[in-house]
Amino acid sequence: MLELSRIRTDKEQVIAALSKRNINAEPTINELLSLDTQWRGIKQELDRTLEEANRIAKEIGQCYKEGRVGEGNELKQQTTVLKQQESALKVESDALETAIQQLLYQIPNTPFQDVVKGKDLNDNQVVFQSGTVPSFNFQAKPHWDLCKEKQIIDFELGVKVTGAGFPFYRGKGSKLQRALISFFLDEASAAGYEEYQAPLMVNEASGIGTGQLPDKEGQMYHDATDNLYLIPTAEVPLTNIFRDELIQHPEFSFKLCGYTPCFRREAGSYGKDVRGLNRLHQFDKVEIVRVEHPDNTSRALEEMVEHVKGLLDKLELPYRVLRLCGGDMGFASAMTFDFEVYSAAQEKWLEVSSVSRFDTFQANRLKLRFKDHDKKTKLCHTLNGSALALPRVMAALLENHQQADGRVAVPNALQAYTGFDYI
RNA sequence: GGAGAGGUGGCAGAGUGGUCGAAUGUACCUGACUCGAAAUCAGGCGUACUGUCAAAGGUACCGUGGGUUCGAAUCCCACCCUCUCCGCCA
Repeated sequence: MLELSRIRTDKEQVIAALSKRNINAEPTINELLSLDTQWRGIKQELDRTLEEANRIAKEIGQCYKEGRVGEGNELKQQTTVLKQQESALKVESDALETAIQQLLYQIPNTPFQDVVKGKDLNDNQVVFQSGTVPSFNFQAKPHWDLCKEKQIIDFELGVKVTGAGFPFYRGKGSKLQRALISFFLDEASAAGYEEYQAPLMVNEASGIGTGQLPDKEGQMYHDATDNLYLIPTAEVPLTNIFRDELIQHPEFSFKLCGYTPCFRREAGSYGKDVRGLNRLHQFDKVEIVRVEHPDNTSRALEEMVEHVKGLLDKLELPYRVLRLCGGDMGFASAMTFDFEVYSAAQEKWLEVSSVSRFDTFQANRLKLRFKDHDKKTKLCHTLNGSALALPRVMAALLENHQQADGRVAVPNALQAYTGFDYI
């Protein structure tokens, strides 16, 4: 959520920044500011009425205390009118506040200065590319065939027991999953991220804090009995650790990581790119989360990008890094780098990580603030990234490291974790 | 699931209808003392909104939402959450 005060003071700058997302925010902003002006008028009137009522109430108390009962009763008469005014103004004020809030929820984050204007994924810029795309002198198999052949992931069994998008991992497939999780966590720890095991269900307040609610309600699995939500990413519990926090000093830097399964209903995304591991309702991911002083955000983002690069290098996968254009960025993001791994058999790029800075957008909703050097209370900056999401990494490993003899080679960095060299 | 206790400022913890945005302690900031530190002493110190060039000032906030009252942290109702004990159970 953008700060209203900023929209008020930097209206043109906000509109210009939002235009990079290929949207024209001007009508919404104008409506917002008009409502805001109305609200402030009402608020002042309401405050004056309340002040008057408070003053009289005190006087009445004083009268009774000093035995001037008649005077007190007289004053009581006056409050009747004030109370009517007060409740009328309150209704008006509440309605305006709600309307303002709803408009604010609709406005996405303003892109950071480095972000280029663009419409969709075709306008994303490749800022880095690494590794070589393997060329096979045999017919490369897609991962769903390899999985079936080697009996390492069973999609049909998942359908039987739960439903589509909930596969079973078996044998070496299961061990490879475990290896990847440990590898990612160890790498994150080595980079200074503290490891957390987070709850897999969160309450409503947390859903609102990180922006899943109310906007994307239908994307989360919801337990109505206890009103809890299955997390779509570890970002939700990890970031909500900081909800309603006021950090007392300007020197802070929080780096956390966590492995969790992620649950996504993926409502409305049927039919496209859902084959095999490409899109699941339950998948595993190691997430890195940072909370930073605004001065450190750019450096932190750079570090996170380098961290993810290191992971893909060690997994010996060909990948590229995209800086997303305004139109392709997520709602809350100020700048996003996507990591895509080339899938040799599917002959396409698969997104395996997304690293973003949110600046104050999330912190505003979370009420996550700190005391700066100038003693003023300011909003923190938040960042997060996947490091990494497992299924597509798994798919890419299988497809890119398959050999003519039918075996799949396990990258060196993983062998200590898996205990085997080939699948 | 049953019974009980409780939710107040960064933390701890008083406060049962007006003088309470709230004692006290602690933490923190400033100053004095000191070569310096500790200790001590004096002063300051919640959050949000509004207001303003900046202020002053004003309003709201004592788990949440209602209610009673001229006036609510305090009384009433509903809900949420936490803790303890019992039961069940990994």
